[in-house]
Amino acid sequence: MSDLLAKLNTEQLQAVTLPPQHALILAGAGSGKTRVLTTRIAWLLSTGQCDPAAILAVTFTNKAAKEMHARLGALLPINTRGMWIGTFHGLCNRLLRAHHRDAGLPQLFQILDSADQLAAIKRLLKALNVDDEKFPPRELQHFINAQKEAGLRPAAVDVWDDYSRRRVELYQEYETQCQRESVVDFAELLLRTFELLERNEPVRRHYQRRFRHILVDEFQDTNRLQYRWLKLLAGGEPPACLFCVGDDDQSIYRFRGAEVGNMRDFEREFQVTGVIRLEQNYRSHGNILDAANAIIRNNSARLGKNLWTEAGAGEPIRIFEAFSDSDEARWVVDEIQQLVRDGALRADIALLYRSNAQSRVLEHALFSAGIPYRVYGGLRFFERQEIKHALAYLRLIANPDDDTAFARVVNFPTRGIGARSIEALQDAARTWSTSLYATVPHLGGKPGTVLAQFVRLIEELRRETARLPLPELVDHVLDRSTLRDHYKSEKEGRERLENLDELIAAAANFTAEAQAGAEALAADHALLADFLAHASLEAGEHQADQGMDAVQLMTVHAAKGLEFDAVFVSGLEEGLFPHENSILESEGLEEERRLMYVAVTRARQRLYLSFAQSRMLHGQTRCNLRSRFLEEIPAPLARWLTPPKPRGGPGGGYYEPPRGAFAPRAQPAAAQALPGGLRVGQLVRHARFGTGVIIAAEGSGSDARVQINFGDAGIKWLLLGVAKLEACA
DNA sequence: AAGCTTAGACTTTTT
DNA sequence: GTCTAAGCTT
Repeated sequence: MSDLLAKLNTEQLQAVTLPPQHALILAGAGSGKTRVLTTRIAWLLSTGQCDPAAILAVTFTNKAAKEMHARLGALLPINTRGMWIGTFHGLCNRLLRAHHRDAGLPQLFQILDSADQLAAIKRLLKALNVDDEKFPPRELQHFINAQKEAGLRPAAVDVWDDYSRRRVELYQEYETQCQRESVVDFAELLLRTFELLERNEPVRRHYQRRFRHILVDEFQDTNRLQYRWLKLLAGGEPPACLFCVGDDDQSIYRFRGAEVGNMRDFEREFQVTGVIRLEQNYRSHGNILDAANAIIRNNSARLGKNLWTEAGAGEPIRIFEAFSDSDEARWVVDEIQQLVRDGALRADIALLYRSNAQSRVLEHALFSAGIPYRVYGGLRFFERQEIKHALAYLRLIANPDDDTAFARVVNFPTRGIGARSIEALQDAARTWSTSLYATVPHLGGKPGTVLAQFVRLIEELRRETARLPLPELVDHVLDRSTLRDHYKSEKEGRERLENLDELIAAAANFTAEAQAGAEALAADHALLADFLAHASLEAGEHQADQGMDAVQLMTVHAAKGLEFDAVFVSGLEEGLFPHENSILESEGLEEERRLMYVAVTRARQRLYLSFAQSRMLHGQTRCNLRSRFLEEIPAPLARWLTPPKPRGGPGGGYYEPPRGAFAPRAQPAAAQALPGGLRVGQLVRHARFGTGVIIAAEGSGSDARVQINFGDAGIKWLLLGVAKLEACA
């Protein structure tokens, strides 16, 4: 136990051992946020304050959820499997599967990812003969998702003219289509679960009673619906403790609905009195932090925070002005070569940029210089065309009413079903109000038609695979659908074939994990449905080969949560960073500044900032002013390297021994007994300080002392013989 | 029905 | 400059 808490600083310790109450932890960049979150859970469990089943931990990405699982597993000798740790969407999926009847869904409902949703909307517009110039599918998608995130069903959306009325009608039509096809999009997962909990009292009560501690990671990224979802779950009698960790200065996802205001609202609505600030940074040198602090100070509406470090000031920040984008890229390459000569690992160097389009010039320069590099972003495993096609066949087996899947593969590989026949089928489906699949027999064609043959293929597949283990099922489908043959005969099909094999491997992997979880599977293809949900919810890795020591290229967004010894931020120009689309509104500009703050705080030891006088953008040469963010960095922190740049590196003093601030591993001890029947983790009452939790004990007899975290009143050492402590139940 | 050509767009992105 | 999508040709 004491091991668990030993390496925490005062604020971290305070946060970890907070008595049961709502809490807001403002965790600055590099301040040990994940550590606090996982140690908090470990503390609650190891002191016996609650049961693993009473914990609900919510993250945004699958990666973060996995990491939390792994860290907890290392901290505690319990199996974390039964615990509810996951993403908002993953947890909603779990709830909806468990209560599908109450939620008005079939057990094997499918999940649409964004691309599927867009395809579904396009199909809908076509079927309804809607002019997609007037209602661009992308805009409609955005509109629908925004309504759902606001918690609004079509009937509740305000309309004021023909256009807005028609848009809401289309929203309604989309809903009807999804329900008919038994598919659920990402926003629907959340809204459906929210409505289920709100309307179904027994279900709500059950989960409210069960989850005593709800912990939220990256709270600044929650949207309105997610916040209401949390409020609902925590709002039982007695209420659960909401422990929210976040950093308003790192909120960079406003464009997809994140609502920083949730932090303020949470503080107010839950009467969170003692906001805990984690401001000590264990990552960067002083100059880097000072620059970050100076930049972010220009934002209004902050909750307020100032990072500091015990590490020295370190190197000055290097700023370079280039003639052109290619000149900038050459300079970056030169500096990287210098760093590598000085012994840096390429994998510890990151090249960050505001938008993906900027990577090309950098890649070109790196390639010419023969420096290995890795670009993050782009297509992920489950988003690849061949994988999507294979999944569509699998989806039709699990749920033949999935028209998106049907439309995707009805003529792929081509089997002579053209646009005409599909259109006719769609019209018929509309009149009969049935799915495309179910409409085929109604067409009245002879059973020998290609469409009927396709339906028969799916039916046979369903029968043939009912008893097959998942990997064999996938393998069989790849053969019978002729997908494999199709890519075999395609010139560039080699990689696609490898990916299809990889899909079988993924299925095998998934099966193994599901069996370890020992969940009883009721229906045929239930495991298949789980696998398909997994594929939609977790799109997989961007790229596989991690072995090579390569320079890391990514957008600033993608870099959030990562850290590197040396960081280059290129393209610091007005219009690019801050981006021109965000410059007009102050809200947008402040988000750009937070983005800059995130970029700067990725660096451990060295930070390089650069901009170019002219740059090719969209096929045109543009001349931009240098970014205002550069002006916001105090002069003493930076060293300008004006061209012609000085040759020869700074040399020496760069690689310092690593600070061992975060040596992991702490063995939890059993809650030890203290005199008077008290023990660590116990809730006690003190006449003056109120209620608190015992977090440590030492001495014996008349010297016996205990350390207590009284929350807002702070952490105190009290003599057991003197202080009148009353144990709370 | 399938392949080829040309016109348009084009922050950021996870679930 | 490069990718996608729609339109046109065969």
